[in-house]
Amino acid sequence: MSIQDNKIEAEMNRGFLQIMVLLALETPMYGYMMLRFIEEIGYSIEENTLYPILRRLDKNGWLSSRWDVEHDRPKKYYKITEEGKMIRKKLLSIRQKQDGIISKLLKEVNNG
Amino acid sequence: MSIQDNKIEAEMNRGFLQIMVLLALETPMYGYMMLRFIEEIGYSIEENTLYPILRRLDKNGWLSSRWDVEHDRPKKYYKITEEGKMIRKKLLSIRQKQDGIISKLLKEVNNG
DNA sequence: ACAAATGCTGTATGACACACAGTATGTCAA
DNA sequence: TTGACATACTGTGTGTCATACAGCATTTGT
Repeated sequence: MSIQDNKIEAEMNRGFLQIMVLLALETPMYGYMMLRFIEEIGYSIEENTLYPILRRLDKNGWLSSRWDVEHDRPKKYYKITEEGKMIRKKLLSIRQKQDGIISKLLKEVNNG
Repeated sequence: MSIQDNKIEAEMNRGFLQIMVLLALETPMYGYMMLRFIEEIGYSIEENTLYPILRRLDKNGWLSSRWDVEHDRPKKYYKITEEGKMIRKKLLSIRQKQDGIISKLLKEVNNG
């Protein structure tokens, strides 16, 4: 992957990553677990990228977190909050609206 | 629209706006014309937002531009370049992949 | 015993959406 | 005829977020 590609992907990830995290955390997970989960469902995200998002969404009140210190190494479990669900809904509706615009424009490009 | 909503929309716009502009400029347009065009097809974008995008994509070589000084006030017409079309394709494919992830996760949320 | 995987934290950096300020012409109604 | 509003741009902030980079500690596999 070229540097340019990387930059483009980073830009395209904005907004999307939040939606993905907010959807995934319907089931409680800790960071490292999520990384593997995301790979499983066919996407890919860096440790560098995921941890700051979790912290930020937690700080926003869109996620709640608790430390599990009873098994193994300490793990920080996150799950979506009610506020997070409202935000998720909003984000999804914006995304849907955008998809509508894209398909409208795409039709014109293909028929032009 | 609250300040919070505004911030969220701005974030969701990232990546999307480039796609929209690159699709719209299959037909040459100048900035102000595009603003009205975008409203027509059901989206909304600020002058503040569109002009810098056009400049940036132009600078990247994804758009080409020429001044029309023959009619009325000077207008800067933009259209997509071949490189722009390649980028557009890439952006669309990333977007599509993301949409796939979202619908996969959404299914689990709704069935859970 | 040593590498690799696991599981996190904190701080820096760069790109982009958007804000704000500015410039100038054209149109239309009071 | 003047003043508001639409048209049509430019230039330079600012804040947020994805990602980079550095660090720390435990566990597992060989």
